[in-house]
Amino acid sequence: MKHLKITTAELSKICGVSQGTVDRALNNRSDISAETKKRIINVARQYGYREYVDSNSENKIIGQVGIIVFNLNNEYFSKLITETELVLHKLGLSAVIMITHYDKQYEIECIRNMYNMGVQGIVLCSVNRGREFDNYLRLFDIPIVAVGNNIGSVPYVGIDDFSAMRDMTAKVIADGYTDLIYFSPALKYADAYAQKLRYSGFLSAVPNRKHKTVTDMEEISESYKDKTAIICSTDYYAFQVYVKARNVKIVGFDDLEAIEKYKIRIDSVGYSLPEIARLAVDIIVGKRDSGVIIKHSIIEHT
Amino acid sequence: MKHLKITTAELSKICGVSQGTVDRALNNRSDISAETKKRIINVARQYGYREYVDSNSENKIIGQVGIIVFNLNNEYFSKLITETELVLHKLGLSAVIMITHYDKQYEIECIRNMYNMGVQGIVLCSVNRGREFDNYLRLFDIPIVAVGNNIGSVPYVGIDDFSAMRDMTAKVIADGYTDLIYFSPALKYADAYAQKLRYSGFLSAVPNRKHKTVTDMEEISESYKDKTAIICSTDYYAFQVYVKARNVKIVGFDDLEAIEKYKIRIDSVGYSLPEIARLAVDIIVGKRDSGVIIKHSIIEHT
DNA sequence: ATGAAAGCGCTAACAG
DNA sequence: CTGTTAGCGCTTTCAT
Repeated sequence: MKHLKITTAELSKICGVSQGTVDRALNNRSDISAETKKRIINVARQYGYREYVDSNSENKIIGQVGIIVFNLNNEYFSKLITETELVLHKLGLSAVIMITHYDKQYEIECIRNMYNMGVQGIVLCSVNRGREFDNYLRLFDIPIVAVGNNIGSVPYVGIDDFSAMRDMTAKVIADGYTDLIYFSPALKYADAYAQKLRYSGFLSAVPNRKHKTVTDMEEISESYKDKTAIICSTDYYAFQVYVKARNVKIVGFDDLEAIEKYKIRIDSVGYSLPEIARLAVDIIVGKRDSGVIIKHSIIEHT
Repeated sequence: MKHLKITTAELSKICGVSQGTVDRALNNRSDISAETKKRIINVARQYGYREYVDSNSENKIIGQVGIIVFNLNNEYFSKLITETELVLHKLGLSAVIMITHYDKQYEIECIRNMYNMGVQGIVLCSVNRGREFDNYLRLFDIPIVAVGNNIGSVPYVGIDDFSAMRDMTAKVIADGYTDLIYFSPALKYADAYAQKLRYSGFLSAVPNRKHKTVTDMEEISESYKDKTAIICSTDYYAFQVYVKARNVKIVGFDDLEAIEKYKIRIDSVGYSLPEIARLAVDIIVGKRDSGVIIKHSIIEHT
């Protein structure tokens, strides 16, 4: 009925039946002949009416959870989406995805749009942040969980990016590498909060050491001397560096499958995306064992 | 209001005001004091009231188009989604995406789900096919466009996979390669229709030539003799072959960005994903210049 | 199975 | 500003 651009009263006149009969036809009620129902529905269709399509499947989808991410060209997101879907599936829910392409205003529209489509909760990888955005999120009385970027005002599920990069950097230093290059094109973007945290973690591990920060692939050479390590803020970058500079220690972040698949020699900070997916859905469907409201769920990194 | 579990009449009694005043408070109408409004909203919240979230954005989203794909780990899909979104955006529409993970039954549920969420059309990359599926699709009185796999019963937008692979293979032969290996793990899957078409195209170009068909990466060697070409049914596979076997002619399909980005020496069948996206949206929003209903739009390949 | 009519809930109009 | 009243659209009930 939300698509019907005509009243049931008008429809009843057009069809030459009573308003009650129109109601019976359009709302799957009893006490109506198949013939009359068909006739009314056919007229109603011309005015935007849509029959509700029901399912007789055992695995009927009974509700949606939204996933809003700023990017799709990244295994982090495709895996996150896949894993989240697996968890939702068992609960009879489905995932609907929207991509914001780093557009803050569009992200705001997406959230509103998702909400008005009736999703039961939103997994949000946001480029927005701050007081005003917090107030905006408060308009929505459905659970919203942040992943990827911790925006503060809603529960965050993920690793501690700062510690993870600090630990990884410390390990590289312990392994004897003395020339450290930090490679992170994402640092150029103002809204890459997690990226900034990783960089802070790196810096905290190299207070008295020689190091260089690089944000552009052009600055990456094709060869380096023996004790050089290039620490990349994501495996996505590590992979690109690997293609260009073969004989250098490369360190990544996110533990992409491609790294293992292509047998590439890149050490990487790892964490469990299935666990992030599970925790995010847990928060949204409110199925946590304890009744306690979890504000943040920081998971382990390796 | 759809979340209000109490009537405005009851609310008016609780708050000691008239029904009209409750209506003014809950629906952002004028002629009400901020104080009274606040008091009523506070009470209403306890009964499930949600403030209506509207947008004052210039780029307000006014409707959705669904995109259903079976996979996300592929540049074809991430680009298709991106490009489709760009086109929709200009029309004030947004894309909502669902991933089926090659699950036929779930795909059927996704279509139903999308429809019931109110999308204005669906771009469908399907694993289903056949008479029964055709009948199912007929239940939905919104435009559905097939991409990736031509399922026959709805308009298809894309290249002619058969001719594209036949042409590419002919070119490889003309270039003097004599040992041809066709690599396509996807052939193992029953529902990869486009993949089967590409394979048929290959076979049609090598009727009297020595060739070998490989469906498993394990069978790919690390080196080949001079006149060998490995023809891969997608760049996704070509890329994997490239990592394993360096000194061999490799041919791909889809023209992924990564090929160029990483300066990899792979020839590839190319086509315009933006054009596919544009044509698909054209069909859905019915904005074609001619009033003719386009059944299929086969675009050029290079 | 259908129509007529009553009922309910939300919104709009009008009066002070 | 607020209450009162009227109206509209959808649903339910009752009678045939």
